Amino acid sequence: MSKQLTEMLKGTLEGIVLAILSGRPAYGYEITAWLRDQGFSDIAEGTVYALLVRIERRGLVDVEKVPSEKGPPRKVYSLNAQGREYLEEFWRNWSFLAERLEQLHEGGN
Amino acid sequence: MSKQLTEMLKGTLEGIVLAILSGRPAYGYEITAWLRDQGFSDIAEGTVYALLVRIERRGLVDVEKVPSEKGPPRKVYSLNAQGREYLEEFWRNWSFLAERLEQLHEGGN
DNA sequence: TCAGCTATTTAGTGTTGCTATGTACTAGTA
DNA sequence: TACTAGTACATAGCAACACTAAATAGCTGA
Repeated sequence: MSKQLTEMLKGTLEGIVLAILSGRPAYGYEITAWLRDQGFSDIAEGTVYALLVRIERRGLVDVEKVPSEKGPPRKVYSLNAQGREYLEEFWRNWSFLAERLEQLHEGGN
Repeated sequence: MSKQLTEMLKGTLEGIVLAILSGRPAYGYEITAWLRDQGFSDIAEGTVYALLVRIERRGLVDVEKVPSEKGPPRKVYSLNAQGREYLEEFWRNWSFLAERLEQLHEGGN
């Protein structure tokens, strides 16, 4: 992962994961695979798990342990009411930032 | 500043400042004032100065000391060739990230 | 038995923006 | 003179975050 993108991910990766969970419950390994699929090619396994622990500790998600046929049990996360609220705030902040940057990008050429 | 936005600024603030400098040379106090004007209301004075020191150390900008009529001399920064290259890379990374997030935002409703 | 995939955890590191404070120069004013 | 306020920059210490690296654990097929 380029260093720039790594720094940009701070704060936004959390929003990305919450947005994924707003669509459907998911577990860490699955989320990591999906992110890699989407072009976040070198996303670190540990990064996602640490993030999941954080948002759980903050009460943004509910967790359920579900047995897997292919390995150790999965920890399936789903967004709860508080998480949904937090996600909305994230979108507001993101939109604000994206607008400012778009202006700069257009003006810059 | 909301905690979310603070985290999002990590990595992007650098791009924002470089983008400003790509338009015209500027000094720290001026940049801070402009940011506040643009809605980054609580941006910390020290944050911008530290950032400027960093991008100078990395050779992305040239610096010139210019006397001010109203206070101590200004350090005027201007983007150099290396900085322009770095800024282009920033825009590529930003576009990548923004696209992914836009998809998530649309799909999420 | 052992390699390989699935699945999670965690200690340690570097980078970043923020807090808080200090310094320095000028002009206005009481 | 002494003070206040605006302009302008610098920096030590902190918290949060993504990454590195390595470990653990369950299952399957050769």
